[in-house]
Amino acid sequence: MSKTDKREMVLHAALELIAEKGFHDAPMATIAETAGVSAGTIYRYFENKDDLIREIYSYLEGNIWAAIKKNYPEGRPIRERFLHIGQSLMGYFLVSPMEFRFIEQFQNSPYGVDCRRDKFFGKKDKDLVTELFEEGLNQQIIKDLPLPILSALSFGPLIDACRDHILQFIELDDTLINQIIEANWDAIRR
Amino acid sequence: MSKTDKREMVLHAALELIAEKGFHDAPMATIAETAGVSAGTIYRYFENKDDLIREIYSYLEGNIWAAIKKNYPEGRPIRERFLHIGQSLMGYFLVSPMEFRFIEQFQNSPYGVDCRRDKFFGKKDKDLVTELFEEGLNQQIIKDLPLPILSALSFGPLIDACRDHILQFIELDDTLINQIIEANWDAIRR
Amino acid sequence: MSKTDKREMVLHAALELIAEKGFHDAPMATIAETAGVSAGTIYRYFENKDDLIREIYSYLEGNIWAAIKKNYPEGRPIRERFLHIGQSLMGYFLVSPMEFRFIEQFQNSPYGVDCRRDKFFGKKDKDLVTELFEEGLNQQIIKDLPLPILSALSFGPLIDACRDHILQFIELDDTLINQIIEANWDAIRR
Amino acid sequence: MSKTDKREMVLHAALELIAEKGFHDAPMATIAETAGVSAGTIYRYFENKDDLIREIYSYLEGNIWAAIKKNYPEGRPIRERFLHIGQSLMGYFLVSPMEFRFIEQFQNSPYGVDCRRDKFFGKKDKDLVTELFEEGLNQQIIKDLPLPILSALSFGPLIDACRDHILQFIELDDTLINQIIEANWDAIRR
DNA sequence: AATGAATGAGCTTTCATTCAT
DNA sequence: GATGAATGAAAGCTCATTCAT
Repeated sequence: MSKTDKREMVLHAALELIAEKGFHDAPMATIAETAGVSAGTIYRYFENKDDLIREIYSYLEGNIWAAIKKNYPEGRPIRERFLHIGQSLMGYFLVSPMEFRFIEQFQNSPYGVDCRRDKFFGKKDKDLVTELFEEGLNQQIIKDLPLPILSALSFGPLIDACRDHILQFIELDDTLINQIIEANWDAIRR
Repeated sequence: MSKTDKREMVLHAALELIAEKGFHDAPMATIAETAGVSAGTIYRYFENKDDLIREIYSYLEGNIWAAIKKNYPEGRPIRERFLHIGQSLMGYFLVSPMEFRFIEQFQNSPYGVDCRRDKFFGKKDKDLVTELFEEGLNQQIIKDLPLPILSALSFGPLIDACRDHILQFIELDDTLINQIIEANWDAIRR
Repeated sequence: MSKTDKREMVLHAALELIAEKGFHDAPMATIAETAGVSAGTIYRYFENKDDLIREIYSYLEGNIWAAIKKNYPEGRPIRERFLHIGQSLMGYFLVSPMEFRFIEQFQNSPYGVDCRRDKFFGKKDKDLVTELFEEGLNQQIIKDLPLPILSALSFGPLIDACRDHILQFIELDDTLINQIIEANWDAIRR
Repeated sequence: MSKTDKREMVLHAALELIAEKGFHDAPMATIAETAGVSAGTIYRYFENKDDLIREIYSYLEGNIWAAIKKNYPEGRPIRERFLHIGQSLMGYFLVSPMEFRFIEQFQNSPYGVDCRRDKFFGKKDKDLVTELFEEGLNQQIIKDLPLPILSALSFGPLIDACRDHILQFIELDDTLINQIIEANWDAIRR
């Protein structure tokens, strides 16, 4: 098992356990056991539990951007690109409920708040979505609202819908997914 | 200090600490200290920590419904009632950031999931919002989507906006609040 | 409710609870509740929990001696008196399983050890049984063994049998009871 | 200090403390301190306090059976074997007062009751003593009484005598020990 | 590099006892 | 006398992290 392998084993074991049990019911010892390494080994690859958690999120964020960028209709109308992003996001979450549950927990925790703060106050590169919104604002296609609000209108309901699906409160299908994304578009378009 | 006072001291101390630090970083000992009572006293009023947490939520839920019902424009058009609900909710959250953060944590936790399950699977009475949606569906004023989706489209962005305001990522004012609620209306109306 | 009544209510409540749950699972608060008095009231009648426990034992000891003395065949042969004592004891225990369980717990605890120490080192009056043994020794009817040993040979198996009956490991009837007592007599007689 | 050493340190520390103070006055913290390990370490070797207690008993039971089996006069008359068992038991207890007091407490507790229930209702293998009694019953050498009664007649007084010796109420010597065991034999033989 | 036993501070909860009313 | 709310010291147990091997 190579160095990278071990790191990944730990990362996935932690992702799985935390998704299922929550941050506080996923002891490092259990993560180690699930990953097939010793408890001490985790600390070779991650500074501490917080660091491990943030690294998992970072990894998942990468996956999500990759999912969005796949077949991204660059150059096509804003609405079309918006729908693509929504579909990619929901598609990703619905086939990866474990990842979704991790992300949900992360967002809703001190980690997530820090992360969001970094995002809004520019410690991160401007992303695809921000660019899309800014373009839409410039072209007066979408409502003149602050970016965080546009983001909330676009993705908040989408995430809630995924959660309700994963918790089996509702049953999402392609039609419904598209209706939701269209509704989000209705919320932000002029 | 009367009997009721102590219960309330504990309830508010717990609300405050949990809002600020999270469930797992608000030890009973600290709650007791903040409330100005001994650790054992908490257990005279609440069965255990879980019970305390659920009681706080229950109390806050009462506040929220009271806020919504205040000046509720009964008999007025659906859109008007919808806007009232949105305004009441955001109004309540923005003057009670602590309560907001508690509720957010609660919703996003096993407690909240249980609570939501009860709501959707009928262990709770039909509420004002459900009635409003059903009326709107009947009159073909709002989109034909499942209730949880309508709920997500209506309140998801609203909550996200409150959070961003409370975390000082954005600055909400009355104009912006109304724009958000109108956008939510655009999302659900036909 | 008179003063004496309250004391007795507490005493019986404690007896019942301790018999069923054990010393450490019979909180003073529960005893008070069962007795229909307040927690503080217990401390008017008993110095503390230890004192309460010792008083219960003392009370039960009185009952037992009374049971033994009832129809005691004073003046009859030693063997007859021995059999009477055994029958009285077992009879008492079998109709009072709660009392039995309390006594068993008491005997087998620091309380019981202290109590036994007092008995052997003469802080208590010489009792009926001791007198019987001494008479038997003098008359060379029973084996020349120390009193505690004679006591053990006579009553140990009897208590064990009661316990096994109460725990439903065996089913005692009059025949069996008499066989046991006779066997005990065989153990101590010359 | 090897792995096994630590487990044994804990086991012996717990045995000692519980023997002296009782289950409820032997906190895990004190056991750890006595054993020279940290509180958490105990839980590496024992699931919880109950488990620790049961493991100690199991260990002592092993010792006792070993003591009985040592020089066991297999094939010799029942009476001789009976005397051997009695002598072995008392011998073991008298040189191991701590073990004795632990066992006494264990027997007289929910643990012991469960253990006894298992024994009588067949969850354990038939043991040497049961075999001896059954043989004696078949050969009509010992009284026709249920096994638990024979057991009580044989070992009850023996245990009581050991307790009185350990508590220094009496002073056992070889002569007296043999007299007691002979008396027990008198109790069960026809 | 990897191990995993050991640590010990920290958690939630209980309960004998007190004392203001 | 009686109350019962309040106390606070302990209890059993967990787990992130370290470090000798």
